[in-house]
Amino acid sequence: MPKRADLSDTYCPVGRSAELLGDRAVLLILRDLFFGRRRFEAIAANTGLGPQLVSARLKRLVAEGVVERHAYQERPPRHEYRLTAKGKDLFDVLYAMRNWSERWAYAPGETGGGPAMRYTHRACGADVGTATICPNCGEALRYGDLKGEPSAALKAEQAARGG
Amino acid sequence: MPKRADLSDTYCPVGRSAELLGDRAVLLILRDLFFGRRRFEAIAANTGLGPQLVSARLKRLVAEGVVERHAYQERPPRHEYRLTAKGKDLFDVLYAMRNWSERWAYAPGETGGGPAMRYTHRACGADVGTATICPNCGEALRYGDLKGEPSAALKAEQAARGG
DNA sequence: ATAGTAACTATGATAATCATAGTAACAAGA
DNA sequence: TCTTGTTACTATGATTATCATAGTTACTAT
Repeated sequence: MPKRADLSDTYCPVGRSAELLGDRAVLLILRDLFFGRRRFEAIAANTGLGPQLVSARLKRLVAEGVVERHAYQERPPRHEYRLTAKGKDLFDVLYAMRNWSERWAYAPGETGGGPAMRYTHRACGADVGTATICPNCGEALRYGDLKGEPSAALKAEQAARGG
Repeated sequence: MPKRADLSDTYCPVGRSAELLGDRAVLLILRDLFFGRRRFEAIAANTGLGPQLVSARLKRLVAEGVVERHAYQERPPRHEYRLTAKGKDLFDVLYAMRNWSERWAYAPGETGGGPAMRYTHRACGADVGTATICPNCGEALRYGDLKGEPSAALKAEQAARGG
């Protein structure tokens, strides 16, 4: 893209986060990190993004303090990427995207009756549907409270990608 | 950009919405629509985006069923853009972005003590902070339940943009 | 007749992304 | 030792999206 107006100093909170989150690659990488994929190659394979793009975006995420680069072995040097507290706090955004998609983005029956990704509340075991408050116990749902289970179709797709 | 893998048929719900929402211009336009800016020129002025980009993105949003184009007068032909039910349901995503920014994206004191955008619960009048459930009455917060008031700095910035 | 407004479209320069290939640093097996 | 494999990237050239600026269409108002 050409030079564009930088929004990181706007006073609008949506504008500020749009500078980071208004990017397809960033969203896909964050999704993978939330699912526990920490290694460069795993993220590149599952997202389908090229290595330069993964590299560039991870650098940006590290610079923003959303992700940290961590050496998990010395010889040979190997690194993994982890969400920081600031990064984990983006869960609400990704979860809201998932909820919207479950409600609007699938044709009837496309996912085989259930959601593409089923979430259950760890504390009480209830299926939370697309809610932000547990429909069973009424608690607010945060990162870590939920357990996600991909549908059979999604599992097959991920396996085909090698992720 | 070059041709890229289309994610609109992935089974991953985040991937599906990332195809639409992983775009800075789309997020900014949606933000403006949520704030009641319905006219082309008002959106272009406030977002700072060029008219071709606004035009292209509005067309895409209309094609996706998120926005509808509505003629508000015949002579001369004038149109405005409105969020559909599907579009209004994206509120949770934008609100989650706002909440994250309020918590992480501002230097201490940058917004003058309060949030960049203050939201109060219409039903009970309470300041909701960055919560998804009203801290006063415990109700889940949806689109329409909240009343937003920009900070002085944000108001000044919007006025300077002509939006 | 001239200026103004709203909602765009056209043009050329610039910059981001992609596919593909290559590099660096090592480990393991033949 | 030589070859192959793994992880984490970087380099290159073609393609395509975005930007700034200017122009267009269809009117109304003075």
